[in-house]
Amino acid sequence: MQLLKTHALPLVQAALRSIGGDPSLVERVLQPAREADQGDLSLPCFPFAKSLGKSPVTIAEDLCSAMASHESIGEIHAVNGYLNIRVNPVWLAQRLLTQGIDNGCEKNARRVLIEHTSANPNGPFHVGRARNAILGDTLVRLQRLWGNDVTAEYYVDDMGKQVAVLAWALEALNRDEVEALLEDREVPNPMWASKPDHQRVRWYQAAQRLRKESDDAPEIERAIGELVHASENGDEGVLEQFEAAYQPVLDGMLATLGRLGIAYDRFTKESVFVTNGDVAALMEELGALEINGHAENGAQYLDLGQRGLKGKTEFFYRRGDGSSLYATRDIAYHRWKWTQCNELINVLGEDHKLQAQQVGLTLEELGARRPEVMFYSFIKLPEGKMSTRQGNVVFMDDLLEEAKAQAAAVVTERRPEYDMETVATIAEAVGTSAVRFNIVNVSPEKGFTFRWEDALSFEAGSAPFVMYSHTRACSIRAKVLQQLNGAKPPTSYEITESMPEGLVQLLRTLALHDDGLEKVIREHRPHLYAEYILHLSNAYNGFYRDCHVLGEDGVNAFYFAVSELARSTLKSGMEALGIQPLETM
RNA sequence: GGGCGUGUAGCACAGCUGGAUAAUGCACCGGCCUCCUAAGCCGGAGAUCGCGGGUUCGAAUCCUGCCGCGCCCGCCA
Repeated sequence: MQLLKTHALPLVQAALRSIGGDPSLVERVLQPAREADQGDLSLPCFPFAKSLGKSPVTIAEDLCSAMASHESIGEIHAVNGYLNIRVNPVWLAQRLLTQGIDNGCEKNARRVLIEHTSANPNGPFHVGRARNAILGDTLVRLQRLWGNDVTAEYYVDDMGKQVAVLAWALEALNRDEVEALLEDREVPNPMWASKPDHQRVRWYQAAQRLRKESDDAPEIERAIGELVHASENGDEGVLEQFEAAYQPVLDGMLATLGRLGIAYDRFTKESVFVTNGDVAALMEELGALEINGHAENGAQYLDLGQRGLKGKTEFFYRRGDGSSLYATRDIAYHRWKWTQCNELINVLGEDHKLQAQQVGLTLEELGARRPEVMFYSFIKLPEGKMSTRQGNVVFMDDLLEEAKAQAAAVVTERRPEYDMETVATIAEAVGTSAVRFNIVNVSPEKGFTFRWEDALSFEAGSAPFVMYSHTRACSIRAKVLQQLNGAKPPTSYEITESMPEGLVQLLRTLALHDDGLEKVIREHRPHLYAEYILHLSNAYNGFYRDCHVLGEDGVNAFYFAVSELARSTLKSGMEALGIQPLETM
C-alpha cells in the first residue's frame, strides 16, 4: 500500500534511528502485510537483531512505542518480532474519495507498440491460438489504462509456404475436388458455411493432403515452391495472388476476434520489407559484421555463440540462393517498429523462444534494442495437443456460441422476466467475457489445458462474478438517482468513525489498485490484474453485505460515494480485462 | 544429448526481488432470500509446496543433484 507507505516510511525510519538501528534497510523490508488481519504494512525486525544485539520481539516492541503518530496510521502493534501498521480508515476514505483512483502516469506517457496474434491466415481461429490474442489485447488495454499511448499491431505473414499452399489450392482445385479429398473428415459446422475462414481452410487442407498422398505430389511441391520463391523475391503478381487468397480468411478471423473485443490499430505485411529493400539492405549490413560466416553454398549466418547463445549457435539469415528467411524479415520488421515507438512488446508462443533470442541478439549486434517479449505456453485439450489435422481442435467461433448458449440458459432461469433480446445481449457479454477471463486469469508461462466446464463457469472466480458485483453497484446508483428525483447526489457527507468491516476492507482493497497496476505494467503479467479485480469484486460484495446505501433514513451519502468509487474502478478494470461492464444482468 | 519453462489440497490455480497460520475457485459438508440483483454471503473440512542435499535467524520462494511434463535445437514459417 504505497499510499500509506509514503507516510509511514519516514516515521518507521525515525523510530528505528531513535533505538540505534540502521534506517536504510527499512525501505526494502517494510512490506505489505500478507494477511489482512495483520495490518497493511509490516516490518519484520529480524534483520536488525544482530546489529542491535536484541531479540526481534524486543525490537518490534521498542519500535512500537517509539513510533510517532500520524493521521494516516490507525493502529500499530508489535507481534512476534513484526511491527504491524494498520491504516486509519477515516484518513484512507478521505484520501480515496477526494483524489480517487490514480491510473498511472499521463505525465510521462510512453509510446508503446504491442505486436500480438499475428496468426497465419490459413484457417479459422481456434482456442490454441487464443492465448496470444487474449493476452496481447489485455496487455494493450492495461497499458492504455495506465496512460500509455499504445499501438496494437498484427504482423501479417503474406508470403512463404503456408499462404502459397492456400493460393495454389484456390487456383488448382474446385469445390467438388476439395470435398472429395476431405470426404472422410469431419463435416464442418454448417453454421459457419458462409464464413470465409471456415470455407477456405478446406482448400488448404485438401492441398495438404495432396502434397502428402497424391502421385502428383512432386509436381505440386514444385509449383508451390515456385510461388514461395517468387513471393520471397517480391514478385508483385504473386503477392497480389496471395493477398486475394488470404485476405478473406484474415477477415473471418478478425470477425471472431472482434466478438471478443480484440481489435488492431495496424496491419503490417511481411512482404513490405522485401519489396521496399529493407531486407536486402539488412543482409548487406549483417554480412559486414564481425560474427558473419559463410556456408559452402553461399548461405550466410551469424555466429551468435560469440554473443553468448548456447546450443546451436549458427543463425542463418540468407539462403544459398541469396533469398531471405523468415527471421531475417523479422529483424527488418523490428528495426522499422523501433522507429514507431519507444517501447516494444511482442507476445509470442514458447516455441519462438530461440528465434526471439536470435532476433534479439542480432538487433543488439546492429546497435538496436531488443524488444520485450511476453512468452506463453500453449493451450492443450484434455485429449492432448490441438491439431487441425486430427480434427482435435476447438474453434473459437464454436466456443463463443456455446458460451453464449450456456449464459442464455442461466439468464433465462434467473431472470424469467427478461425478454429475448435482453437475454441475448446479456448472454453475449457474459459468454465472451467468461471465455476471455478464463484464459487471462492464469500465468502465461504455465501450461493451459482447455476445459469446457472451466471456460463456461459463471461462478465465483469468473468474469460473471465480477460483472455481477458491478451490476449491483449500478443498480444502487440507479436507485439512488431515482430517489433523488433529478437532484444532484450530495457532495458533502460525514465520514463516520465507526465503519463496518466490509467497508474498511473495500477501502483497503481500493487503495491497492495503483500498486497492483504498476506491477502488472512493469512485469507484463495481466493475470495479476485479473486476480486483483476478483479481489475487488469480492470486497465490494462484502461492502454490499455490511453497508446499505439505501437505508431507512434515505441515502447514506458516504456509503454512496464509496460505492461509486468502487463502481468506476471496477468498470475501468473490467474494460482493461476485456470484460463487458453491463448495468444489469 | 543440449537449452528454456513448469511441477503447490480430489481438480484447477495464486504466491516465487526469502519473512508470521501457503491465498482463491470448483467439487464436498453445514447455515443465510418479509432487507439496495442469492451469478451472492457466512462457516467447516481438505496441502509431507515433485524428491534429496545446501545457504540462512528464517526457504514454496535462492543454489545444487535427481525425477515427471511441455516447448525448442531446419539454408521451414
